[in-house]
Amino acid sequence: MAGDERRLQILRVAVSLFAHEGFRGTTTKKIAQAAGVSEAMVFRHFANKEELYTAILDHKACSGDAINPELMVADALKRKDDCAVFEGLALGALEHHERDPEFQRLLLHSALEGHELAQMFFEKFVRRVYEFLGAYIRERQRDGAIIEIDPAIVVRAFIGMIIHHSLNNNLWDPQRRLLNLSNEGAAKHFTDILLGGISTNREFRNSRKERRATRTMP
Amino acid sequence: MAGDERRLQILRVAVSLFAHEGFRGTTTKKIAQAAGVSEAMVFRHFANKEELYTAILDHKACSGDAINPELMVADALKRKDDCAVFEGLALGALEHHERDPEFQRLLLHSALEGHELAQMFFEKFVRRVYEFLGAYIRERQRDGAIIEIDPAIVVRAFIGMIIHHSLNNNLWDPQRRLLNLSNEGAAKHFTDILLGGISTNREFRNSRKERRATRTMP
DNA sequence: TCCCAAAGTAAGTACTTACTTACCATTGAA
DNA sequence: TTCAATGGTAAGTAAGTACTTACTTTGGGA
Repeated sequence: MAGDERRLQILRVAVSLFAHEGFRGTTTKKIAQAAGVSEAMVFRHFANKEELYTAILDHKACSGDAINPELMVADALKRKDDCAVFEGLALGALEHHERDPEFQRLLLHSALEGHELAQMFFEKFVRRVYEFLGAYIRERQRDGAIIEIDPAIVVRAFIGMIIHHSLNNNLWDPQRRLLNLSNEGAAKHFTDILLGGISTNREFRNSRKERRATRTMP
Repeated sequence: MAGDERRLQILRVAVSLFAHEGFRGTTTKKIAQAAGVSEAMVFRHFANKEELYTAILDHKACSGDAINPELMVADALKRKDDCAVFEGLALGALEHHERDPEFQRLLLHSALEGHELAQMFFEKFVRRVYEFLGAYIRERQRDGAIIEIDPAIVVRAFIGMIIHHSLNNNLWDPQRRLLNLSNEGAAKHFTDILLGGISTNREFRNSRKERRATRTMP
């Protein structure tokens, strides 16, 4: 097997091990066994365990999986369709977490272990979401569409519902005994609750139903 | 030092070590050093590392810290004061997490490591919250005060806001750079958002303001 | 005063861990 | 054919790791 291939293979194998057992719980021996090579091969491709770990985090955070939430709902933002903005963001996050549950585990492990990745992710991703979504909320407040409230509180409440729901599905209740909901359903309901709580428009819920009804009409 | 004292001291020292470094990251040597005794003393009080871990979890889950959320808002439940019910629960949880941040870390570690404590906690505490709060929501739906929606979704959304906020404060952003909010403020705003999103009463927000105004008047 | 159970330890044991060294095998260009 | 680069390994090493053993100290009751 070519060098690059093997490197990537080891990396992929290590991802799931680190995600499930954490940094300390994953031994280089286990990684080598799972990759079907000797331990020495692991250390040929990665100087040490720490480098392997950071390579994984870089790979996860920077490669294809990196999502730009702003782009994901670009046209909804232009149309100022609050419902589509929040629902789109929620659905994007939920689908991402469902498709790649290891990422959430990896992130949690690194946060608990105090690894710099956690802070990096926070700084590069979370902060940006707060800024961009906060700016949109401020804009809609100027429009008179959203009540006066610190936008950061709204962002926290919304992200809270989504992340906590993903965490339930991936970590606490994978059998979905407490709540079994499609991603679309979750995105829709969470958005409804949030917008119902922050919209000035008291007819919000009705207008949404109408919109939905006309939309689904052929 | 008497046996029971020492046992409790080792346990307490181990709590914070396990909370910060996880099960695998905490060595029995470190525990002994932190407690100021020899390693053999640790193994005199606890048969092995695993037993020490479960003793901690029992101690945390079963002893004084165990909260009964139902009792906490008993009178609000009788008065059917939705606002007081949700705000009371939120404040209780937020205060508990602030007072004892190690518990959340311990729980997360054990969930990630797949320890049975996590499932026990889920079964004994989380499930009960869903049942009791879900029942209250259903009751208020029959009263016509809350819109038709699966109560479990409401519970998930609400718990999501609270837990995620605590997690931010304890784990991701202890400096509160993104959002600096008192527990009271957080409980109030999250409750407002939720109730605004699920109440049938469109004057909810106004009626609340009046209530608040009269309440604070001397 | 003596005694003995409980509190406490130093120095192990058997095993695991991250990481290294010295070596083999295939391959493709010179 | 040769030879050097590349992919690969077996067998280490030193520093942990959980846990044990054999021993010493101490304080309060008979």
